[in-house]
Amino acid sequence: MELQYLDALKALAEPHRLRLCWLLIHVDQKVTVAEAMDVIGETQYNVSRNLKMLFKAGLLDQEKNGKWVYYTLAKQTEKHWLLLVDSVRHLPASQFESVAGRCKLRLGMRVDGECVVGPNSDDWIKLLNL
Amino acid sequence: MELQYLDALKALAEPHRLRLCWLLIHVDQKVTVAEAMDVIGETQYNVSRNLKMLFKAGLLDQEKNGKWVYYTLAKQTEKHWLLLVDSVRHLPASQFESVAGRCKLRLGMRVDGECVVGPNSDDWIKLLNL
DNA sequence: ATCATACTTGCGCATTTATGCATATGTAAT
DNA sequence: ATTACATATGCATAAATGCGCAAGTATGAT
Repeated sequence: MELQYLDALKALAEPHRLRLCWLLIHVDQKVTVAEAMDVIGETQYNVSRNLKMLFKAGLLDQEKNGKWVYYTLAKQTEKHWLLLVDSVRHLPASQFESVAGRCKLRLGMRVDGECVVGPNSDDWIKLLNL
Repeated sequence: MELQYLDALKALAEPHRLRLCWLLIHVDQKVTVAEAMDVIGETQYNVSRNLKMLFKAGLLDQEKNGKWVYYTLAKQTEKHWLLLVDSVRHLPASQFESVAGRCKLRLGMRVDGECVVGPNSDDWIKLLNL
């Protein structure tokens, strides 16, 4: 009975994961665990676990590249999935203001579009405190 | 942080409640606890509790009428809510086939559009076994 | 080979959630 | 008033969930 869809709802029903999914939807780009961690400001294992849950639920795609793991928004084809993702997309951005800004900042640290600096780096902390 | 929306996701993330919500969306009519109970085939207290949760989550409206309590699909105005409800609406009907049929049957027992027979009645059992 | 780094995962604990049972509330009929 | 009936709810229990910690895997650099 639409087990995967139920998993997606369950995954989204948790504030941290909803934030993560919102982020992936709005950034429209691949994002590493380290980057998500810096942007969201949570522990590594939680970000890792939550991203993985969103992936297993069919909301994100996963792509491993060396020691980095990139997550992107999964492309949906079925209507109810598209609508579900759209629903999250249209959440009032006000709730996530800082998230979008911080993400832009963090992605600015990339080189040739790839993530090259790990989580909680000094460079990131400095960038944050400007 | 969008607490109500999170409640809605949580409410929908449970199979019985997802079924109930799907029912209310597709029947496009007010439905009593007794009717929902007969249609879904669960215990009274669970149907009562689950409908109430969907109501508290902002997905359903409640209207008490004598000893009957009617629930209807709540009218949404915000985009992310509309999309969320639409997502449930577009779930493959195949999953819920029997539900729709049974509901039509059960609503056929109404008089002047009002529910007049309680849960698990002999009449309902007979109607089911035709 | 060794080490640092990005990410993952098993375990234990605290909290939440679903469910059955029994009982309570509220309303209508007699 | 008493009874019948539709719905709600407190309580106990079992299962699921979130999270911190510590240890694990895997990859790249030296």
